[in-house]
Amino acid sequence: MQRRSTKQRETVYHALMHLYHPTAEEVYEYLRSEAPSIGRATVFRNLAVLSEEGRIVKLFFPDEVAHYDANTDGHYHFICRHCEKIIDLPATQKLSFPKSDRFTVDEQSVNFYGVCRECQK
Amino acid sequence: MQRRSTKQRETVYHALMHLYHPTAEEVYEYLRSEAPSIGRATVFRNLAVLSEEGRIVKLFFPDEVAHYDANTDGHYHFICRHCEKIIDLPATQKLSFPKSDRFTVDEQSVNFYGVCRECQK
DNA sequence: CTTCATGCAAAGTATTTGCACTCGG
DNA sequence: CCGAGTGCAAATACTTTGCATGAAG
Repeated sequence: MQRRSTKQRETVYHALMHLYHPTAEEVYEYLRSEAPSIGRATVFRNLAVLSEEGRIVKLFFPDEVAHYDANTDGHYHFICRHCEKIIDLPATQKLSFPKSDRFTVDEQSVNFYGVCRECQK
Repeated sequence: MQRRSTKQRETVYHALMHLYHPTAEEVYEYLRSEAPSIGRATVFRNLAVLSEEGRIVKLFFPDEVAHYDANTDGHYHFICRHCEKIIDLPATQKLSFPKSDRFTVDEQSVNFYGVCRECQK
């Protein structure tokens, strides 16, 4: 099953680069102007393909909705428990992948949770 | 809105201690024997309350289903991309919370992704 | 041409909510 | 007693799937 390069796939990818940790729905909304005829399922399918190819990263947070990130550098995230805002953090301390005979590691995710300044008021 | 101590809440908490990163559905299934009349919504509601109280931790992984963990020590997790198995890892390198005037941090989560030995065959 | 990709709508999952009833304090 | 908690079913939110059509190579 070889993969083709389609206009929709690249459109989805470009949307990712213009948005900050968008959900699939946000990508879909954004594309209403760029490619009005695109279907929601196509967005989901292409986000999955791009993520499988390692061009983007799929993120998981407490709001139960998947977010996507075109920045594939191993940075960290801060998530506000209150407004659910996501803030990129540089990967200050690099964690080395754990060694074990039970598995091999190829990726890591580091998230910090708390409350952002606006929500502390 | 003061909180009451109910039989169901403690039953859910005890289920968590007997299960390994269960989903809400798994807790519910487990409780069919201990408390057959418990409702699915009560399980969800109590998992939310317990997690809010810090007695358990809610975990987010690529399978889109929330998992819960009665082990609130800051340990790490390994998740197999293939079978979605979750393995506890000791927090070998402790990450310090980042300092910023934009937010305050009170919790962190560290996940490693890869393929477990069984799935490498 | 061949077959992967798309768009739509319908179907699945996981979780939340409305409501009358129950029970803890 | 009074209101938070419960159990049920219905509703919601997010994502996936089936299928006929379209387009990439």
